[in-house]
Order: sequence, then C-alpha cells, then structure tokens
Amino acid sequence: MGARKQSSTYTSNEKYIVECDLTYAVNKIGGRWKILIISKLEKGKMRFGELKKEFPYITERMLTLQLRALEQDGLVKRTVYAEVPPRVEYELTEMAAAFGPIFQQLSEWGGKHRKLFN
Amino acid sequence: MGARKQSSTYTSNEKYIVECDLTYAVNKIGGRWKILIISKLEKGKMRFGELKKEFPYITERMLTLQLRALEQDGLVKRTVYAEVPPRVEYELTEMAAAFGPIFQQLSEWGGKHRKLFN
DNA sequence: TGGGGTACTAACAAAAGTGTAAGTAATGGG
DNA sequence: CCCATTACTTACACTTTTGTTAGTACCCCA
Repeated sequence: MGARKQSSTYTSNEKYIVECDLTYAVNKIGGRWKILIISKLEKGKMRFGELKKEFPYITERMLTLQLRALEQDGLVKRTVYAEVPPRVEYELTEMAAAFGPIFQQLSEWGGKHRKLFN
Repeated sequence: MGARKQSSTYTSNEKYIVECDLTYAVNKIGGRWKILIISKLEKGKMRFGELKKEFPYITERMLTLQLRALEQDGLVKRTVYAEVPPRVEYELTEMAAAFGPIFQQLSEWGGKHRKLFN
C-alpha cells in the first residue's frame, strides 16, 4: 500500500513490463500463496480461519496480505458479517473463475515436465 | 548456484508450495523477464545481443541470469559457437514451446480483464 | 600496439517479498 | 470482571529479486 518510489530503472521496467497482457496476468497470480488460495476458493466460499487451516505454515499476516491483494485486483470478494466474534467470507469473482481452465493446463504442464526433468 | 539456507519457515513453505504442480509451473515462468524472453524466443533462435535489443532497459546481468535460469529449468537451449567475437544462440525447448497455447489464453485473460478493471 | 566487438562476470546496493512476535477490538458467557 | 474467540494490525527482521557499475577474455584489424 505504501507509496511507490519513482526511482530509476526498477520502476520504468515495471511499467514497460505491465504493458504486456501476458505478464499483467501472471503478475496477478504471482507470489507464494495466491494460486494456492485461488485453488482452494474454487471449491466455494471460505472463512478466513478455514483458509488458514488449509495451509500448514502460512501466517495470518501473509494470508491477510494475499487476500487483500486479490481483493484489490478484483479476484476475490470479501464479505464481512457484523458479528462477534467476527466472521468474514471469501469467494472468487467471475474474473478469477475464468482462470480455472488455464490453471488446469498449467497444472498438467507442471505434472508432466516435473517428472521428466527432476 | 549459491547454497540455500535451510532456516525457518521460509524454506519449508517453499518446499510445501512446490509440491503443487500448478505453483511449480508458475514458478518456472515467474519473475520479471522470463515470460517476455520466452515470448520473443517463440519466433525462433536469437543471439544474446538480439534479445538484449528487444528490451529497452534490461541489463546484461539480468538477461544473463534469466537465460541461465531458463536453461537450468530446461526451457531454453544455449548454443555457443567458438568464434571471436563470441556468438551464442538461444532457442526454446519443446517443454517451453508447450507453454504456447497457455500463454495465449493468459494473454487473452489479461487483455480482457485489464480493461474492465483499471 | 591499441582499439573494436560480443557475451559475459563480480562486487555491491536498492527494493520487494516473506516471516516473527506481539498486540488489538468487540461481545457473549461464566 | 475476566476470558475465549475471530480476524485482523503493527513493528521489526530476514531472504530473495532486481539493478548499478565496472571489468574480463578473446582475436581480428588497422
């Protein structure tokens, strides 16, 4: 969320790169946890705590950060219920659901080539 | 290259994550330059210097690093000709070529949703 | 002898990403 | 009043990624 420094090549490269639809798309799902989270949410709505249980070592901080980023990018919808203790549910947007078949193919690619290579 | 520290959760999370075929695949093409490089190479062999000209602000160091990583991962084949000045050519392997249709779809996703969202 | 061309490499520095540890708000139940 | 529960937030530290700058080897050609 912090303001971004405009220094040097780092930022201008970023601008150049984001012009590409392909890298734009990959950046949305980049990072350590996003695709895993999206995969879980493909099965339906989940609460924060449920998601947390799905990943043995993720910290609450990381989960929050990733979910916020996904929300910002329009991939996840967040619903807060005014209860105590709080209840928050996360679900995929249509935009994210459109990744489904692509993920499927990427996963197949991974499965096939991992064995050949490692 | 450098030895990896085995400390803490950072590494164990990495291990956990790489178990997933999907994240395995995405990691291969993650980072700032890899997909751009692969895209260029889809058109055919290129020399180091030619690739460099394709990207206005990439540094030689970065290009080298990315090409080395792609080579390590079996996505790019590197051919050195014993000439002076040196000549080195890079081309995609079959494994990388298999990304073609997936990249196409990701790119379409990017094109479509970028406009809707930003 | 000295420069030009190509594909690098090395040492360092900045930036982003990820993890650690502790704390917060709110309310119902004992 | 105190504690448990849930979904966070904050301040800090570590690790990886990306960029900066300068230099290398090699041989040909003038």
